[in-house]
Amino acid sequence: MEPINSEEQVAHFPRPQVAVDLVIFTVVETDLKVLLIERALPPFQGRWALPGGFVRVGPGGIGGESLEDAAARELAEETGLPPGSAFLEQLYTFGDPGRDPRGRVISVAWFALMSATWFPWIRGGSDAAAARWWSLADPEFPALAFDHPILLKTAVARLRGKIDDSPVAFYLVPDPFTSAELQAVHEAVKGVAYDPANFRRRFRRMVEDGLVIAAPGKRAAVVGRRAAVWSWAKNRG
Amino acid sequence: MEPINSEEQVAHFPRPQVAVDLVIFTVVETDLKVLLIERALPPFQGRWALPGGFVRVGPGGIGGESLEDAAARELAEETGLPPGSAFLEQLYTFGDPGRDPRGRVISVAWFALMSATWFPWIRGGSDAAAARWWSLADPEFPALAFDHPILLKTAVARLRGKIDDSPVAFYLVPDPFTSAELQAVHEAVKGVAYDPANFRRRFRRMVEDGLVIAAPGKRAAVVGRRAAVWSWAKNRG
DNA sequence: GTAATAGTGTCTTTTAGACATTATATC
DNA sequence: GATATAATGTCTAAAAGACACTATTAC
Repeated sequence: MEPINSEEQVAHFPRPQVAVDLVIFTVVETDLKVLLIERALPPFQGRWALPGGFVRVGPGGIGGESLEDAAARELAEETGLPPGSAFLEQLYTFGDPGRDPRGRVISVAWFALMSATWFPWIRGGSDAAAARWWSLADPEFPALAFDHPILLKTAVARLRGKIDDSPVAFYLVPDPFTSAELQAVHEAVKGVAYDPANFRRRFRRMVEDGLVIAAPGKRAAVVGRRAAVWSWAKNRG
Repeated sequence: MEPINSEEQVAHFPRPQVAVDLVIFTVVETDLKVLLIERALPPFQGRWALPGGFVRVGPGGIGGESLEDAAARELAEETGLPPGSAFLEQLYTFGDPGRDPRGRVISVAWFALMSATWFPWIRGGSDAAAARWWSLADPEFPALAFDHPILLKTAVARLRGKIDDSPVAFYLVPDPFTSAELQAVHEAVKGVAYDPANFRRRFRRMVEDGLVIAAPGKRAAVVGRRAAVWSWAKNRG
């Protein structure tokens, strides 16, 4: 094995580009949706892709923004929303040579969740011809650019793995919300139907644990009894 | 927002360096241990650190090795073990500007588990003055270089989170193993003591599920009844 | 026999699935 | 009244904690 790690040699090695890509989810009604952009530039011009961009590095390859700052900046650029409106968590880093025809691009993928309440405010970033939510169950869901199908699959798996054991579902409901709305989020994410009575018992435990607190008013209904509404006690999460 | 994502401009942005760092765990007796190297070169010369190295990128910043190949190569270089002797999984990517005094270095951290059976074969890589296992509970555990304390903490959290729901513990026991040895691994990782009778019931379920199969022979004991030995049915994992 | 470790059985508590029942609303 | 949705209660099954008990070995 050659001593390739000595400081001087390393400094002259070819460097890859590093990007962040975002998998931003929301739930509308009973549908899990992801935000996609239609690429305005090559490669994959005109194809749908996950929003993303390059990490800013300072002059001489020193300093610049952190990975989390880069992801938060992209999230703000794509959605036009202020920081803190969404849940943001690092997902996985994809770096196969050849995953980007422009050269060696290593992508740190991030996973974001936001309430459909913000839906109308969505706008595309400067590199997008269009931006919109796509239902994962949509029969016309497009074939994504790059290795983005794998990023999306990884993100869905992460979401399904987290929703039962962490309070991420609260980022996907409006505020305030009803038990049935929270149930719909769980069902959209897991792709299964839950017994309303049993889900309600889970919900009751959240209230007993102080995770969910009563909100004023009732949810109006077209027909049937009006539902109580609740808010997430985020600090207890 | 400036249109910074156009293809031409991006190509001339300063690029970071990308490294892989490894958090390699094993369990000896009742102790969770991590493999550290003593740095032979600046920065942090003489300090203990996690093993790692730069990802190889081809000429002109095109091609090179995948991140997983880079991690597997480092693992083989540090341990001298053939591929497949260990569990290897991507952990998290750390990219704060300033985490490396040499400049902008983004590190894709990996998480590895191996049986203490291989212990005697460990050797350092070319960039290490020394390499050895350190018990996490060792009162003389050193202050690590770079942001490696955070990498280590993240890896321990990942291990603790996985051990109850995935068969990773089998990578930490010898083959074959006894129920008590598997229990010792769980206890070392979680830092708690389990009731032997209740752990044995979990173990019995693994046998019933075909995850663990009987191995020939018995484990010799200094005193007391000899324990049955078992092997992990990896394909069922 | 004692001491030590391997291994089983049982009681209780917690949680989830299945599903009957009551409550409040519109028509 | 009929129908639809909200909310509760109960039976059962699976899994974990507590802990008494039996089995096999060295001395």
